[in-house]
Amino acid sequence: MDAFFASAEQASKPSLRGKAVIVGGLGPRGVVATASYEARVFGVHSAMPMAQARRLAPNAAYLVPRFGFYRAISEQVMGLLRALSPLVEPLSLDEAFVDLEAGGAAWDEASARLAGEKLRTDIRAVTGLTGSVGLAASKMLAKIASEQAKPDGLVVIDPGSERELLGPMSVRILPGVGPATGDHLRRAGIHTVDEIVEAGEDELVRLLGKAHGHGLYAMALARDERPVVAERETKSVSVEDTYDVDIHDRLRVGMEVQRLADRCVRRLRGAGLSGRTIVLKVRRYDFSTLTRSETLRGPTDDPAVVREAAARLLESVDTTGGVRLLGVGVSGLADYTQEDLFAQAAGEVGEISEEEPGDAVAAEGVEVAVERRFAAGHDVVHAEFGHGWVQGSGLGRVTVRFETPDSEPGRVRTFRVDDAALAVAEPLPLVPVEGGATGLRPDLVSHPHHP
DNA sequence: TCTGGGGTCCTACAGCAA
DNA sequence: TCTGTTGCTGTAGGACCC
Repeated sequence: MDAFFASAEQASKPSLRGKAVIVGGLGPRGVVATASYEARVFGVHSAMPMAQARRLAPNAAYLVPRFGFYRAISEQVMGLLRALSPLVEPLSLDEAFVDLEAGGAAWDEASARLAGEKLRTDIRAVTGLTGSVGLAASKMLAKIASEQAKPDGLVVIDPGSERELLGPMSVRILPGVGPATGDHLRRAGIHTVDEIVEAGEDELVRLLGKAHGHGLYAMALARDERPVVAERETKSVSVEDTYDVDIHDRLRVGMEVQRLADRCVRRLRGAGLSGRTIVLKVRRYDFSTLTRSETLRGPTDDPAVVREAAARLLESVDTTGGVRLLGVGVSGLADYTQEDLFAQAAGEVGEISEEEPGDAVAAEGVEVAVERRFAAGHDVVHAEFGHGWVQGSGLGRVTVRFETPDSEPGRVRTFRVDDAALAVAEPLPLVPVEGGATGLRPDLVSHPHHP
C-alpha cells in the first residue's frame, strides 16, 4: 500500500486530501510513522523525529496512528491476496509476498501482469486506496520492483534482466543492508551491487561475517531462493514505553517495570502463549540501551512470576542519570502453559492489575486524560452535528471537523471537552457498501451519519 | 525538543557436558 | 586422568525491517 497510514487518513478525512499529512507519535519524543507524498516534498519521511518534521512542514496535518482502523483495511487487502494463492506472507500491515505460481494465479509474465493489475483494481474497489505491485522471480526482486512501482503502479522484472538491473544500484537496496552495513561497505570502497560481486564472496565474508557475507553475495548475484512462508510462529512478545521526560526516581522506574510486565503478560495470554525467558530493556538518558534477561525453569504466563523476574533484572541496572525507555519482553515461547502447576494448584497465580488508563488518569490528572480520549485524528460523533474527527484539543476544548469519507470537506467547530453531546466514535468504512453490510470488522463500524 | 514500537536474525562469549 | 575439541544453552548486544 502506498503511504498506507497517511493515505487511509486522507481517505477517511476529505479535508486532508491533497494535503501534507504526517502520522506518528505526537509527544515530544515521537517519530514519523508515515508521511503522505505531499509531505515528502518537504523532506519528511518515516522514522524522522517529529520535531524535525514540524520544522520542515509546520502546516501539515499531524495525526496519531489508529492501528485498529488500519488493521481492518489490511485484513481486506490480505483477503484479496489469499484469493490469489494460499502462500501469502505478510511483512507488515501494508505489505506481503504472494507466491502466484503456487496459487495457480500466474504461470508466465503475461498472466502475472494480468493478476497484478486485477489485484490493484480490486484493492482500489474494496478499500478506496491505492496499492503497488512488484512482480519478479524472487522475494528480493519483487520487493525492489514494488518499491519502484510506488505510488500506484506495477513493475515487472523480467527473468534474465535481474543482474543488469541490480548492478549499478546502491548496496542499500539489498535486503539486510542498513546504515551500519552500508557504511562498512563504503569504507571498503564498495558502493554498488556490481562492486559487491567484484569484491568476491571471500572478501564479503571477511568484512561482514559468515551468514551476512554469504547471504549478501548471493543477493548481489540476484540469487534468492527464500520461499514464501505463510505461517510463521511468534518468537517473542514485548512491550515498551518511551517517556516524555526521563524518569529519575528509582521507585517510579520500578513501578513502570511492573506495569509493563503486566501489559506484556496480557498480550502473551491474549495470544495463548507462555514463555521461559524474561527480558528487561532499559534505554538511559544518553540513549545507551541495555538488556538483561533471565531464563526460568519452565514457561509461564503468570503475571506475578514475570513481574518478579523483571524486578530482579532491574536490580542489576544502574539508572542514575535517568531512563527514557523501559521495556519488558518474553521469549522462548510455548503455546501451552506447562507452567507452575504447583502455583496453579495452590491458587497462587497472580492477577493482572486492572487496565491502565485508570492509572494514567490518577497520575496525570483529568484534563490530560480527557484530551487523550479525544486524540488528534480520532473519530467522534456529536448529537447535533453528526460524525467528525478531532482536529485538536487543549485547554479544556476540543476542535472537531465534521465530515465523513464520502462527504465534502466539512466545517470545524469547537466544544468543551465535557460537552455531553460529544462522544468518541468508531471509524466509518472508506467505501460505501451496499445492502447495509460493510467491509470493515463489525467492531470497528458505526452507522453513517450526516450532519 | 533528536532519535517509536514491535519484531527478527546474527554474533560473541562463558560455562558446561560429552 | 588430563587435555583439547565440539556443541549446546544462556546471556548481551547490534543490525535491520516496517
